[in-house]
Amino acid sequence: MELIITEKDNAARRIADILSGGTYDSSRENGVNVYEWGGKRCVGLSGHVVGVDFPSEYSDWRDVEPVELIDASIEKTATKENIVATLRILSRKATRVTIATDYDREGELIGKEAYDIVREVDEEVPIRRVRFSSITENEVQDAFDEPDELDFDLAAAGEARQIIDLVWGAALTRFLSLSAGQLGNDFISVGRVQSPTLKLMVDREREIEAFDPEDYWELVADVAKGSEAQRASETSSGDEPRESEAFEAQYFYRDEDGNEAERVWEEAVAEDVFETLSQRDTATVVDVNRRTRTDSPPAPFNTTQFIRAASALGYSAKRAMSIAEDLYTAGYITYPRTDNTVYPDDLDPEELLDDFVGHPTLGESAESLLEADEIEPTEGDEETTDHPPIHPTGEIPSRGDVSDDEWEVFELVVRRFYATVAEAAIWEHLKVVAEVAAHRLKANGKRLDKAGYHDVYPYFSTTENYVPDVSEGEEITITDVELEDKQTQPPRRYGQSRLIETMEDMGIGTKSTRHETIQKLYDRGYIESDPPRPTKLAMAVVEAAENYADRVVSEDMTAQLEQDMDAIASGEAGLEDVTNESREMLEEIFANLADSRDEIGDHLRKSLKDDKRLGPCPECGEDLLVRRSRHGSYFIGCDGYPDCENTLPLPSTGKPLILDEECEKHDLNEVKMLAGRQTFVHGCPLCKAEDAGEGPVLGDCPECGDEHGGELAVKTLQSGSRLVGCTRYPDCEYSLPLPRRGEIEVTEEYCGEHDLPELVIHSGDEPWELGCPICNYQEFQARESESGSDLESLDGVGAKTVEKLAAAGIESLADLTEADPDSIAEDVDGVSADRIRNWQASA
DNA sequence: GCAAGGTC
Repeated sequence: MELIITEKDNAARRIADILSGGTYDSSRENGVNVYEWGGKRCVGLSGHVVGVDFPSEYSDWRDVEPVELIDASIEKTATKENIVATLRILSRKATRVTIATDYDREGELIGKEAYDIVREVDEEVPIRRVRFSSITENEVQDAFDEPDELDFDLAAAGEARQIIDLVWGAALTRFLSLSAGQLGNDFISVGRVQSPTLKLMVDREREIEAFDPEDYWELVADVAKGSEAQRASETSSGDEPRESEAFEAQYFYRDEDGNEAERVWEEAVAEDVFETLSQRDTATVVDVNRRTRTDSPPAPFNTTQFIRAASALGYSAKRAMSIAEDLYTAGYITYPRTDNTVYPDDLDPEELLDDFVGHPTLGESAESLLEADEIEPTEGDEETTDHPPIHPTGEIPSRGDVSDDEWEVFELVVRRFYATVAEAAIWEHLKVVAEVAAHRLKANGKRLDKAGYHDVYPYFSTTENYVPDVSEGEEITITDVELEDKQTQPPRRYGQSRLIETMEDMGIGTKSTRHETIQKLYDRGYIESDPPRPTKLAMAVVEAAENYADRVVSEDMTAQLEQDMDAIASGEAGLEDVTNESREMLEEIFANLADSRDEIGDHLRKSLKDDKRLGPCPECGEDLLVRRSRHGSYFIGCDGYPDCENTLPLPSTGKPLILDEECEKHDLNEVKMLAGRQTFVHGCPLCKAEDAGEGPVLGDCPECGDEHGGELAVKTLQSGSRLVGCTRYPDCEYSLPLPRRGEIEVTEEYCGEHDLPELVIHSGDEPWELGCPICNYQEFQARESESGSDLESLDGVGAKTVEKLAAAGIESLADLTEADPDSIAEDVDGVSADRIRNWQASA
């Protein structure tokens, strides 16, 4: 019996399909799929199935000096026990083992991990390695016809990375966390990839903070083809130029270097030009320049460019990848984690286009592309051997099979493929320069002469700018001149997709981890909001690292590691040489760090507090801070506690973000509650608390009105949330929900059934007729029970997760909020306690 | 409870 091991289940199934000619049987062992046919079995791993870690005696952070981790031994332990167990069982029955993991460095290491597991069970069985750059009939057959050996040097290169990352990451993370007394969930992390990424944002933030805006002026003129006299005779109305003849021109001059400049830095100069231009009615065209520009279609999608395109549609990096992974698992698109931007030889574009012919929305473009004489796909710069660029498989979901978001992303992938086989677009550019009393105006026109790939890929802007056909020497009319006073702007913060592109340029992280690294920085409290902004804690961590461990915040560490790994892979260096040298460098860092521990800790602690500070406590003058209760909910408490017990509530929805805006009355920063789509600005918590109280009475309380005379009133709670509640609260707890935002209007219309006035909510453009609050609530409940579990309202929770939660006894939001996050996380596979806490906060 | 890298 031959055992074939692949990197993932999906690959195992496809290889089984190819090698067996579609005749394989599948079964499950320990929850792992095994594909079997004619004397062969094929099983897929799930990436790494073992991981590196320190022995358990190092696991208590307080018992171990971080520096000791540098020379601590490192163990490999199974991280996917069921797969490791299955592999052992299957190996016992194997007479030959073939390793068919991905064709890249990490794939070689994963193969080596499988090799070690097999060898533990059987020292003799022959183990071979096959390599193929895509899972297609030809490639796979060829690879199995000419098997090779495992490349132990290449695997060792990967192991060196694991060791160096663990030792540096763990030792420095523990050092910072211990110095600031941040243990448990709120530790302070550092790493080879996350820290340089964070430094990018911190450096940008420093530039923004240090930015000193400068005043400048720009002059823009409304002009039109034709002189005043001509226009008068041509236009029927006489006053306005014909719309198609009008265009905009901008004042420019030549700077010292001879370059065109639009910004005027002195007000007096700008006003002088303005005066002159305003007094003139015409300008003379002195230069007309036409050129055509070829706008080539884009290269095939790699992960980074896919994320960038999806982010232009409004998807976060994380969301885009999560959708792509679902589409991949369902078989609609190829593997979404790839650096490759060159389609493999075996991809037949015409065949793939054929799959879309006749489709109601995607068909027309495919048909038009197939009319071309020759189809030659574009290519990017990077060609790798593990996976093809992201493209559709030819399998098309029905609209009902996927969510709207999934369809939108699927269509993006399909249309990107279309674009890569489409023709270039042609732009016609027209630049006109006109002169007015020694001053110059210019207009840049552009027209899309041939749409080319834009016809099938409508995601890029094709906005044209009209400039009429004028010739040199022609007089044009100036209809209006404007002097605009402006200020230079600070550099903009990186958006998520821009960050990922920059990480790729710097060579840090991988296609699979870059978006996760950004998410990690959010989870660690280093960045908040979107586009991400570094916290004070992040500034302090980067500063400490710059002062004592510069390497860990520099891309150089990765660059050096890459070189070392190449040396190991080629046999020039040994794993020990590289890891020992790295350990020595870290020893040196710790030698310098030792004396500064308290100083670093103080700075980190102070920064942590700065991130939570709202302003002075009105009762004692100490700082009011955002705090978290034992149950996980947020509130505002005084730093003077327990001497000062002043607190203010916060809404129960979302995670608070402290804004730069300050309340003038209380000198407190305003608060925004981050809760995905339900994010809202709460404002000054003290104002909210002061506004709390009872509003208009609506009518009798249905619960206790008859017996005790209770009445329903609109109430605003201290947390800022509103409801319709009984005036006899807390004796009567009857209440109905109201929306958080908008002005509530109590109308004269009454509900016949409940004898309550109908309500209208004024927020945004359209007033929302909420109607009778009881009817409204009943309808809401009916909708909820119809649409299944209310758990699906949580961010990132789909049917699968609901099922898993239900199995653990969590059937509704109410169950979830009462549950203990840690124990659910243990019961439910793939759901972390942090994620549950986030859900609880937003529930 | 540390990292980064696979994969889900």
